[in-house]
Amino acid sequence: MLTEERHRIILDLLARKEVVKLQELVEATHSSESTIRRDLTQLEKEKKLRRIHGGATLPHQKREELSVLEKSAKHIEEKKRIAEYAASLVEHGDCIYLDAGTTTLEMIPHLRGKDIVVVTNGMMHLELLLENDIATYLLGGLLKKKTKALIGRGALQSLQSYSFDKCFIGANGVHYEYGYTTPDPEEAMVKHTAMRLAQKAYVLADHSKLNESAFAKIADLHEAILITDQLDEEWQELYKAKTAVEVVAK
Amino acid sequence: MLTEERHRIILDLLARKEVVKLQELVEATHSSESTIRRDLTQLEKEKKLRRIHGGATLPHQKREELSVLEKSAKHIEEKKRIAEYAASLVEHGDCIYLDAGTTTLEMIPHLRGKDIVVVTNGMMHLELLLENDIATYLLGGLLKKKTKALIGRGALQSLQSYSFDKCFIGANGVHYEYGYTTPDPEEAMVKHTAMRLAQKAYVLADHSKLNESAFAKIADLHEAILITDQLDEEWQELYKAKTAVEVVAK
DNA sequence: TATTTTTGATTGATTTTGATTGATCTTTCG
DNA sequence: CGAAAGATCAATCAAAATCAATCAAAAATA
Repeated sequence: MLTEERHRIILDLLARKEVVKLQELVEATHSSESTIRRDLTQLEKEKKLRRIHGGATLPHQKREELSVLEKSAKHIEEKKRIAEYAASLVEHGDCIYLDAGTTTLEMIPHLRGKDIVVVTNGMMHLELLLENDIATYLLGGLLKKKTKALIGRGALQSLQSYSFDKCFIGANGVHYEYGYTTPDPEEAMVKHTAMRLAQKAYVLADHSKLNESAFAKIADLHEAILITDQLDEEWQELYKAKTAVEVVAK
Repeated sequence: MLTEERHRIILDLLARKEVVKLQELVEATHSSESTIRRDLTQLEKEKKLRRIHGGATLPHQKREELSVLEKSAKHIEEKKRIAEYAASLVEHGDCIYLDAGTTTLEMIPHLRGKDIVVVTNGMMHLELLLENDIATYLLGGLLKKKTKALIGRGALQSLQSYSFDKCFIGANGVHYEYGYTTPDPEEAMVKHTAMRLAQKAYVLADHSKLNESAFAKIADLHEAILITDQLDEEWQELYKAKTAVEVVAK
């Protein structure tokens, strides 16, 4: 078997399993241990993977990239600031859920290079996630034509089999009394389920969504941490009494 | 053999296999090692391929496009005929599974206007299905970058909750002894599960796939009806003894 | 026929490979 | 906890595979 061929098999297996044992690679490629070791050494030099005792794993993030991104992010609108901050909460090794929606979409470029797994129901997110070399799982279910989000029983069911370190949800309305809301009941159901399955849930909403409410309730305020760009003095107490609020300053 | 001819064979093999050994090329062209080496050197200068120790591979840039696009250009006429016939088997009210793959992709335009529900694991199929106003469910799971198919445990699990009237599967190899095969074991697993969940299973394969076998077995011949464009006399009995075969004439 | 181009065989140099060694890391169990 | 056992490791080496360079024969061309 040719070197190139082996390398492809190794990276392919890695993309799929996150970690591979050296023995598995030996079997998969029908090569000797020595050869695989050499392959791993070389691929590590190329930053394609990271060696660990007994095998290899996907490379971990490179912090430098963030500084570059920050610069380009200076004059962007509120959503991008929120998205960037939200992305900074994602840590090495996290498994996160990304809700369909434009704000969460903005998070993706900032996730590049992080060694994470993303589960999403947003079709629009897919392309971008793959471009940024992020291991991506997609929910099943009925594809909603207008928003290209996956919803319904099928989506809920695929969702149940995961559990997340963090989840990031978009909402059309955030109200101190009615909680987080969105126009579509089925989407609301998916969002709520994702929140329940996550250790930490974040709702991303710019200030125009505050004190608004849409038709279908996603969850109560206290069920998620709210990330927004601006919260007027007069409301601070009201919201902070119910949940943690992160305000992303300019 | 003419130089041009050899070059065509080399690039042809490359497009199909991504990586070829020098020895394979020697056999395929009945030329000497030296000649093939010279060919490779020249083709590399023309950026048509990249030489590696022991053979050659596709240049990095072209690899992604080729993985799906060029492959689809092969036997396109045959595939279309097969696809059109397969689509004609779909009846009003059916719930069908469409496997990821270029042949099944061709079925979609012919499904327009039929009142059906489609479940698929092919990301490429989505856009086209929606354009043709077909109710579409998508499997969950890990998105395989190269073929844009959903695979893995997540895909299998979403699959289990459906049942189909018919399913249409693509295969890279069809062999009277080894059955239906495909290069990726995880994809094979998804294909097989879909077949089991369907009342009637069809495998779509143009004649270039016959008597070939790939790494991972999908199913035995008898587990699905084979639809192809050409089956030589000499093989007819062998195949027809094992399963129903539909040959789509020109 | 003479000239140029292409081919296949041969050479020694280079690269890759698998086995082996003793060193280092993990796990197990007293 | 700490020592022994078991894995895994990097380094090394000889065998095997592959390579580039060369040259004469064969084929194509003038």
